[in-house]
Amino acid sequence: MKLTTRGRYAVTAMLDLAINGGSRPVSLADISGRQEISLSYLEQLFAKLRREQLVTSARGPGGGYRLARSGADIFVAEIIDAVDESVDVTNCQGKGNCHQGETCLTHHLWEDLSGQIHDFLSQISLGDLMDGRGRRSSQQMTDGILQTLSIR
Amino acid sequence: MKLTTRGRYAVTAMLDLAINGGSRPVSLADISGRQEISLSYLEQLFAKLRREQLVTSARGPGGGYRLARSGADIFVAEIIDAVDESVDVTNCQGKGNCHQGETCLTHHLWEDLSGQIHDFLSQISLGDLMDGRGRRSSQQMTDGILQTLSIR
DNA sequence: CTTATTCTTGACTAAAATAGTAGGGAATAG
DNA sequence: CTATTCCCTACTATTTTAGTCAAGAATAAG
Repeated sequence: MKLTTRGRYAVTAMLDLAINGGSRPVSLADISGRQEISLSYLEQLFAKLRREQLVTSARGPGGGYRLARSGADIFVAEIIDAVDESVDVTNCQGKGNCHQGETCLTHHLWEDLSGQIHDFLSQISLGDLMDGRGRRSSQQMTDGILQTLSIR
Repeated sequence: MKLTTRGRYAVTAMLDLAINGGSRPVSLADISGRQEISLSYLEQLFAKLRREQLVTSARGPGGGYRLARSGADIFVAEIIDAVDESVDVTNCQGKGNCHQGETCLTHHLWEDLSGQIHDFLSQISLGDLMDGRGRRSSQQMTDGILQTLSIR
């Protein structure tokens, strides 16, 4: 998992879609206007989101995008994974330069952290963000993290 | 806090220093050789690490760098903060485009996550990594995260 | 004192990733 | 039909990261 501003754009756009998309689809032009993200850039992002089946599209006038599922069922981690297409090849794995162990030690650190972040973002849905719950649902979050940690 | 490969280089180099630096300083040339990081690049990184007082230096033959404190007392988050000099200005803060609340919602999400990562890395010292404890000290890590979460 | 070693500093270059642009299509509601 | 909107590919600009180069200052050791 890679965490860049592109992922932020995508989550913001999806959240806009979750909020403003009732029965009718939302056009990228609308999202572009509200969120101040370049239209063409949004098009690129949504091409990926559609490929990962997070949104569905409708062409023509009145067309646009809809969430493919309920906002309560779309998680931030999915969105980021969809647009960042991370391969996350660490130096250590590709090359065989772990001869003394040091490189591998840090390698594990990054792997663990990566997992940690992924778990965290896998527990927050668009629905949570809409309710403002993404903010401080301490207990729920904590429980989840506890669980993922303890099964290691 | 920003998390890039530069931070990884820095942590790896510092860990090398922790492992190979006994009584005598370790030269960057040595670290460069062992970890396959460009010498000049290391120089740039260590300039920052020195400014942040994570290492001390000694010039001349037999010179090099030492950890400024015990490895048990230098935490991964400090190292990354030292080299990445993150300002982390989110779009939302600088501009006043949070008019509808959406942007701010995601803004908080990133802030929370950022804090989460920082807390995680603030609990892992070079000493932990040397002992291989960075790997799976589930209980300790969990406790720490629990604590930081519950005081929110 | 001389010399090789090593840090110290600043400016520059190369490569990669990110962000944004342009333009031509295809579907479709009205 | 026609305007709207998605769809797709290729290109460009900007920023960040990684790495290079070169000159200089301190100092341990012979």
